[in-house]
Amino acid sequence: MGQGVESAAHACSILAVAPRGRALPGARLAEFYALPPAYLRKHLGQLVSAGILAATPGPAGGYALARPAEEITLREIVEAIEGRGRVFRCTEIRQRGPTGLSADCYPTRCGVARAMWAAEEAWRAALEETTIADLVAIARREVPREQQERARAWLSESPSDGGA
Amino acid sequence: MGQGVESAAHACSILAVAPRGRALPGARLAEFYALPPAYLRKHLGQLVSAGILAATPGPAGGYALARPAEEITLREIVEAIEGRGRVFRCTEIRQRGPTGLSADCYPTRCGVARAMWAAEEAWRAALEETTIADLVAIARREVPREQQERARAWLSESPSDGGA
DNA sequence: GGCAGGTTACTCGGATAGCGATTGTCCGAGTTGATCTGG
DNA sequence: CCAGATCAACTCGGACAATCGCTATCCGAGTAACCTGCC
Repeated sequence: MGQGVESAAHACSILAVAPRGRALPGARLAEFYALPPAYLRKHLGQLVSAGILAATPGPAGGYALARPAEEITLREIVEAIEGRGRVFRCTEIRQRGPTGLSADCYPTRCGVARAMWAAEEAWRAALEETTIADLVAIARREVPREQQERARAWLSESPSDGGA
Repeated sequence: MGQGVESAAHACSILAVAPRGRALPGARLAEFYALPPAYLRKHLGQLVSAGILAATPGPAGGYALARPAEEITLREIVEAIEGRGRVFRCTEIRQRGPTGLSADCYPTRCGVARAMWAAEEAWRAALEETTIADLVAIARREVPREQQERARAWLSESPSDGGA
């Protein structure tokens, strides 16, 4: 699995606690996590296409949550980044080889594929149980107070005050 | 996910229904599915390393199940091919950036990682519910009788009788 | 003081290279079965 | 006819290239704020 999921999940968490009404530029978000700015923005763009984030161009623009944090699940984020397609790809190898028949002869899907896809669905169902709001709540409980205050201050200060 | 899992699962299924006591060479198994022989053998070797298959060299050698089909789960096969490591890799990006603290300040694991890993565990648990015996039972029920008979005949005939 | 227009700077989105992992291939080491010879 | 040694062929395992997707980057199109000048 690509690391884009991790970046996207953390970015959504930060946007959930960022001051409401003010968009956060991708470059600033990347600075917060010390990530490659252009690459993070690629993933943020995927989240926008999925309807999870809203992007506003121009000065004072940036990214913001398109919906309440309670309604955004990890499943949506993963599917926005990794794609909605199945992870296991069935190539119907049972139809190949000297004993294989034509595709019409197989009314049901391959048992291997069904089992793999059922497991994937269990995975997606588990991901659906966690929302961005849950992640924020966990962070509020477990992240050291010092970082929480530093993050709050950093999010409030203007974009160019950080240096020295 | 790589296609090796699909090949490995189907190969195990065939070995489960193959005549007991006779090993099946990798090249012949590849012929059955019209797969690249050398590449399939690479995956079969991983299954051997995992203790799922037993390989015997020399004439009349080949691969065979190392344990009863009821005791081999899809989880074992997937982990043998794709590795036992976590699919989601947490890089602790919360520790990075201007607000990050030293690693000692974080007693618990990142919430994102915990949620992702919990979902993975649900996935693995679902995979563990399906055994090779289950896959064989499904195939016996759903695969066309014609192919089942052809496959049985093909498995019984000697390695060089197939051509013309 | 209020407003319109132009300028400017900032934002995002898509097209463009680099690298690692999966895919695919090959050859050598080892082992077993068959064969041939001698008794 | 039987035992033993030799031979040969078949097997697997690991080392070696090619291709695809993730990683990382840059530049252009578009937009909203800002500043200036005028009424």
